[in-house]
Amino acid sequence: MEELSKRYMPGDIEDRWYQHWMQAGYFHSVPDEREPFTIVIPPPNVTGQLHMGHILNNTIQDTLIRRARQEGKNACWVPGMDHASIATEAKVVALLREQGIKKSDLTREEFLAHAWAWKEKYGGIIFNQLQKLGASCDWERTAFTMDDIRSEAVIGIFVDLYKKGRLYRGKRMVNWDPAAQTVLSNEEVLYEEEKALLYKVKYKVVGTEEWITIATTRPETILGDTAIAVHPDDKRYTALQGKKVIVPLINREIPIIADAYVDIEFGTGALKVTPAHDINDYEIGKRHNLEVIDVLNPDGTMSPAAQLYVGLDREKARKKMFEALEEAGHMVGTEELVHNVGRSERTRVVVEPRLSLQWFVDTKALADPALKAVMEDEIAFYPENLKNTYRHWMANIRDWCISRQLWWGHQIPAWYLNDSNSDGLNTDADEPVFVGKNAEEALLEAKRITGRDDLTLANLRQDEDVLDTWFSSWLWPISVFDGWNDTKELDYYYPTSVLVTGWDIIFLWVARMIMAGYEWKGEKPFQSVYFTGMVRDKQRRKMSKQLGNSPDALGLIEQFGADGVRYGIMASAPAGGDILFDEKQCELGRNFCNKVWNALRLVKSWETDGSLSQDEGRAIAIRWIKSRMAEVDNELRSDYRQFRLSEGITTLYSFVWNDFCSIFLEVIKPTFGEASDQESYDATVEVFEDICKLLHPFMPFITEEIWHQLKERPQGDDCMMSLLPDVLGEADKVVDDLFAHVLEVKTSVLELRNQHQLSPKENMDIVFPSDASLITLWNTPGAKFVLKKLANAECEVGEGTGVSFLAGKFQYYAALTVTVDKDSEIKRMEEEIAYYEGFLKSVDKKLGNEKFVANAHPDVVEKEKQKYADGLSKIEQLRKSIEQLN
RNA sequence: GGGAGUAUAGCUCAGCUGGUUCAGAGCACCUGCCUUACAAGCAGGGGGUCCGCGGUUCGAACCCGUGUACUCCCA
Repeated sequence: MEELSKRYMPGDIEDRWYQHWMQAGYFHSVPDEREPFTIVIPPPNVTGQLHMGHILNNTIQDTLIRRARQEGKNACWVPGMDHASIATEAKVVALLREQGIKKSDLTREEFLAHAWAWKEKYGGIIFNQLQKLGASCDWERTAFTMDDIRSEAVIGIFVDLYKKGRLYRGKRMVNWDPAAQTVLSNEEVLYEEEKALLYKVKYKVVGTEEWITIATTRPETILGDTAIAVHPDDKRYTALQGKKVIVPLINREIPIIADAYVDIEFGTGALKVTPAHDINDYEIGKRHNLEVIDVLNPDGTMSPAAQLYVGLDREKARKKMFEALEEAGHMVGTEELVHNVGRSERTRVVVEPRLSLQWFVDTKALADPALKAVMEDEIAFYPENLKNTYRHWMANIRDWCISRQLWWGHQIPAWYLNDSNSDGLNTDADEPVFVGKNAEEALLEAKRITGRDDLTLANLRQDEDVLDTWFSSWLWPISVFDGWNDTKELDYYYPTSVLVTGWDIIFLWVARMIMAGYEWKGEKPFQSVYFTGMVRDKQRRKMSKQLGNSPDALGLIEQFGADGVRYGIMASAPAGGDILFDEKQCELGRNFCNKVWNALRLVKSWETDGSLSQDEGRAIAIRWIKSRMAEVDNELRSDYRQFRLSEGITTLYSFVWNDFCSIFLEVIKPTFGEASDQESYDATVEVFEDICKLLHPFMPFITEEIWHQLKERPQGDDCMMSLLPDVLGEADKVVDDLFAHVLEVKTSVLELRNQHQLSPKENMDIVFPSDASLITLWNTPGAKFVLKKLANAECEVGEGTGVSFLAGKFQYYAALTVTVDKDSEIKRMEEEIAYYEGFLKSVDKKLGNEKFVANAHPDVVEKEKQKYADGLSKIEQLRKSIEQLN
């Protein structure tokens, strides 16, 4: 037999078993007659590197998938990644810049060639990292949002939606990222409080000597002002309504209008209105028919329409404006202000509200079935309270802007006539559009719509923009099974079983997948959604690259082993709740692995002797551990049903460490120098195997290793593929109670030893009172043996002499040759008596209350009576002990 | 402005249907141990106004109201 190291060394073991599982093809799923259990991975970003969020998320998925496999289901976990338009394009642009290449010098085709090269080189690193974690994905099914199948699906549904009239192109106020020069979704804008200056600027009222003062944080947009608004009820300005003012520096005349949107309390109560650069101003502008003057270029510099500072960046223009206004005598003053500023999630620059022509999905019709599905629990959310958030968003759903001014992604399959002579952004919303899966289809459309048979491909120009990445991701549960081409797989795997993802993308992704599911498949995409919390550091800060508070995930795996890290993240991760990650947790996981490892070493060190027969102590210990195992199994099943995985792993941890190692193995292990009887040995191995099975989904590597260390196994007999029976034994109340009491006595004995500094090597003789139930208990074959093994104590029924202690409701005596401090003993016991008397009083009050006896469950009443009797007996015994001491 | 959540030991949290001696676990801390699987270990111990107030109930950490504090989402 090979020597096992004193400590568990995960490194080689993990790689070896992962290879073994892969080679055996265990991860691969093909439809068969078994019940499917399907998970589609939330596709990590193609630029992604493994971080704590992935570890959390994928550990959960792997645990669920492995468990399902052991339950005999056909488990299929589909991996993949998305192309992440903005993030990837930004990375590629930066890389090219380092090489001295400007994106603007490249054609679209040239740029895409660079991007694909980048993707081939760096994309998908995360898959290898997931393998380190133990993820049992079906790698043969790896999908990418920009591969042929997925691309075809995206283009196809764009056309489909267009034909159904659910897509439109329009000029709307959008979030504009001036650095990336693309529109952003609401979800990609992060708002944070920032300090700013509030500038107070006065405008001259035309034809009077009066001035009106406004407050703004953005004086450069004064150049785009087309009105001043005041609240209709604001008495200060009633007289000025309808008059005109002159925009400083450029001398444009604009009206003073009344609009209830204005906050009387804020600033001066007078609001400058710049419809091109603020969503609220835009709305006011629409109501009052105001001119829209766009003073910014797409890159955030001042446009010709601003008249001043043309070409200067908005931040610089702000300073210039301030100086100029001050010089011209328009500055009334400034004050500091803390307000919400929206920044681009990707580029961190301040997002600009901007009016531009974009493609939108009319989501109203899609939302209905999706809302209903969740509200009526057709799809179950864990935790449930996210239903509220979901309902609110769905009920107030806004149209979805899906075009992005980027090259990396799916180019929008819409074509325009070349001679409409326009250039993307500034095109007219009314220009004719021809939508088709490809240019040829679009040409047919163009001919049909325009009636011009002479049109050729040369007359058409495809939309320059690409689609929002989420426009691919929302099809994921269908597209990974190539659901638009062939429904064979889809019919089997869809709807998927559970989606595991963070609640932060409930709108971006989850809600939209549900909409897509009903729209194209007529059915929900998944049965349940398990929302994980966000991983934060000990100080509750979100983990981010900027803060540098995110631990190196692969480094953690190296340090603590994959199983240790999996334990660390799982043990602290209840569904939905944010988790405060601390490396310490992984250390506990590693220690746990070590504990289990050493249990293996112990068991493997035993010789067996076939001629020995099993003694009663070991027999009862086996009965007990099997009973406990049945209870744990039962609890675990319920934990899985409710996705209470952190409770599940905690239950197993405590069972393995306390029950199995500290108690069971201690009882069962052969006396030093002796061999084990075969029956006990086999039972131990069997229990250990069951532990491996239950623990496997959480800690796959070490359990597989132990599984094989426990005994020689034929090819294919692997822990990963071991099946769980429907029930793992039955709880045995009698033996449970017996052990509970024996363990109590054991603790008291050890405590006494500790207190009196006695050697554990010396046997302690104790006596228990002559109570029928106690006599039965201690006469149960094996009971005394267990006590002897665990506490090195022997007990007999008898009269009390020596030092007393309580075990349950019974007063035991230990024959100790120690001098006891009589007074303090008596004092201690009197305190106990006082406590129990108080307790009795409260129980008595309860039992004396007619309403209690009448209303409470009979067994509750019965328990109270029992408590009363026990309390009485304790007091009685304590009194007896005091008497004896005296 | 609208909404959601949280508050239990020094820390992180559990406590599931209101009913065991219910006030728990892990970590941290203290004490004693290198006891022949494990010091990444073993044994034992101290530590609490269950956020405040009020209510419902025979009975409240748990249900209701209210106040406070913190977190988050949406606008």
